[in-house]
Amino acid sequence: MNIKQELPWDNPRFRNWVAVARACHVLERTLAVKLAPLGLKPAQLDVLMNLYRHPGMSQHDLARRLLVGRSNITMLLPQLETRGLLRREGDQKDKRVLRLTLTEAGTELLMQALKIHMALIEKAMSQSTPEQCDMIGEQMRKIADVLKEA
Amino acid sequence: MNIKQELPWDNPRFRNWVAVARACHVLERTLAVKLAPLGLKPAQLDVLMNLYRHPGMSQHDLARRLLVGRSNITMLLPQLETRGLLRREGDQKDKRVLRLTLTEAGTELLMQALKIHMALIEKAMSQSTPEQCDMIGEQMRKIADVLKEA
DNA sequence: TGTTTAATGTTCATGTTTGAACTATTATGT
DNA sequence: ACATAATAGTTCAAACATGAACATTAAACA
Repeated sequence: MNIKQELPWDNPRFRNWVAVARACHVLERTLAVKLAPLGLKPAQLDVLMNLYRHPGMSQHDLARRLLVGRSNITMLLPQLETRGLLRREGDQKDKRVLRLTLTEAGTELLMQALKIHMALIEKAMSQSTPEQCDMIGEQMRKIADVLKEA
Repeated sequence: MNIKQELPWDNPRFRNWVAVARACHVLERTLAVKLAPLGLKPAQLDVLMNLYRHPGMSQHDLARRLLVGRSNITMLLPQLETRGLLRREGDQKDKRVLRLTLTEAGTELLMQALKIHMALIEKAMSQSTPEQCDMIGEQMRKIADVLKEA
């Protein structure tokens, strides 16, 4: 089968992507730890961030943005709603959809969480020059695009 | 509180890191789908890959490499051992540790999985020039290093 | 209109991940 | 040697994610 010849670890693309995945993983874990004092998990922060930027989103839209199943959202939201961080209100025109918006408290907590998140990312990305940083972002957006069609 | 002034989304580092996280997430999900026919999940592939490169690893070492708890490994391995993909053998000198090695079947399956994984990564990273690709890998390794000390 | 198809959100069963307690073994320090 | 610490792996319960089946509502179209 001549396995050795094509070992992925000899391939720069492979090795470099492994590094990307690793960095993501480490940052995610670190974020989880730093966010714990706020009683927030990374997944919940993602929800708050998306609602802040797109108020009135439906649960379905949110699920698609988070690359996650709809049922996941259903299970995730009650915790946040009970804590008074967001509101779910039925759409007038389409009685199937629930529109999501942050409350004052939700926005407030988000801002605290963002400080933490931002500090972490600063620490991580300050390793790169602004040009490198932009290039990385650009390539990554291309990757996400190209894979979504796969 | 003057929130608007420092919104993270205006910060290139933030936006670019979000793109990194997104690309990782998309690739991981895609990999899970493409790996399904082999009856493998990404986490299991990670195990096989690490055992291939570091035969005789202990479970603890494996856990640290995968950035995961030890109990996770304990739960993960029996599935793979039962399928005959790896062996767990007690260390002679230290009776606490179990040494892990791939079987023939495990190596065989790994090679099939790697073809799939490799193809995906090729597709993703072929968006970048070799120089860009290497630069990305280099920055990401720096990030992982800097965060592990945090 | 009435029927069929699609979309939204929920439920539920299943599988995964996690961290804290636990056992067994080895290292350290007196 | 003995007591104490630390380490490797396991167990278990709780948290979490997932996808299929379902109910309700809307859209397509005959």
